[in-house]
Amino acid sequence: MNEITACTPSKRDLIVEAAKKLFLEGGYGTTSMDALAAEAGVSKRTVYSHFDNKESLFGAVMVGLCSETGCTHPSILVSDTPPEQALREFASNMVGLVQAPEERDIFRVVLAESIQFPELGEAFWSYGPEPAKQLLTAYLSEQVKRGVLRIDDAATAAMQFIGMIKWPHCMPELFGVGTPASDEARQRALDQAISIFLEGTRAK
Amino acid sequence: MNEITACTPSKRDLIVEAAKKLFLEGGYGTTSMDALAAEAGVSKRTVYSHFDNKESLFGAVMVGLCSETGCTHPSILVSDTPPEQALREFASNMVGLVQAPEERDIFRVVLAESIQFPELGEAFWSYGPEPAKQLLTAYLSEQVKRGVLRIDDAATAAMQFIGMIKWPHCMPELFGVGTPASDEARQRALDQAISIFLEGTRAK
DNA sequence: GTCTATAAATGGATAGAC
DNA sequence: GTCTATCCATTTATAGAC
Repeated sequence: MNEITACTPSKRDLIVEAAKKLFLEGGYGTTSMDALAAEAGVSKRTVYSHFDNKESLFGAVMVGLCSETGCTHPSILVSDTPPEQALREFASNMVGLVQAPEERDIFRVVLAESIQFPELGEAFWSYGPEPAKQLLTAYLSEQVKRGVLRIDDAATAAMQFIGMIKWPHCMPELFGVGTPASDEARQRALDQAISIFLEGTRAK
Repeated sequence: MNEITACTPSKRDLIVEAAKKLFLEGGYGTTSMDALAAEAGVSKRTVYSHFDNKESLFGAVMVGLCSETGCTHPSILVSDTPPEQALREFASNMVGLVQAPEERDIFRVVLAESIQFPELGEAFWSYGPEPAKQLLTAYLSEQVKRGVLRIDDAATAAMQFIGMIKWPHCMPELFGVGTPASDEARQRALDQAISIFLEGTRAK
């Protein structure tokens, strides 16, 4: 009940923090409850007094992570914002996945375990990609209605734009190939994506 | 040495087939050598007579899968092909990931284990995405040189186009959300992606 | 609630016979 | 090469004292 948990973290918080760290590093299978208790600095019995079993602990922690690090787009995509600026602001919030190692790990672990934990995939999607898609879709639809853009399927176009800005750097990083791109390179790629998408959808 | 293995599969083939199935279903951690031997119909000792340990078996099988199901683009992107046709043919070969369940599983498992098995991520990338990217990059560069397209960074543009055609259907399927899109929906999305990309890169 | 100690089961890997 | 049987470490989960 006490919201100030940073000073005197409860055992439960210690467990959750340790679970976050280890599950994100090693996934579900390779993370043992022994290691988890040791990392948290508590006994295993204490872990089991707070969580029924390994599955429920994993589910709770990962769903929590999804909701914490999910889409945090403010209402930046007001309809009056010109498309180039709107897309740039949207994309700037989107590239987070690549830069923050934690988000990359969440992506990887959720994807890996979404077969055995279907609720994980759904939680991740509903907190992250889905609201972002909805936001951009609404903005694009409005611009189409206003005659600024010309798009057949705004929802698909939103996903296509997101794919443009995510794929080039996100995928290599996830697979651990190549060297991370510089900030300037990312910026140039983003500029090009916005340029292509805008030129390709601008009403004649 | 006998290439006709379908009639009388060797024990080794049985092991490899079982490993493919179980590793793709459950990943590395949750797949036990007991279950694998049972699935193959051989004893565990036979498994260990063909492969040193679980790691080497996993690596061998997964790298083999990557090379088998990797990019199979023929040399369709000859420079004289008009862009719309070239992109359509390229994209048609690309969407395989979404449709074939096995490729989706490979993607998922490789991504999940690429931390503990770095060579996996590299193998997957070098057999699949990299050659596809190279092929499209070369084609785009040639069209830029010919004055047909106008693109600053052809390599990044290639990845951006791939992102456009992959992301909208690939990601939801990987996370197990929503219902698989119909063939018509995929076709419409592909048409829209090609249209946006071409309009956005066509030389004035 | 928390700890130490342990139960019960399963994991990877091996021994020795054939 | 192949099998049955087994070793040993580790894992999840629990018992009982404090």
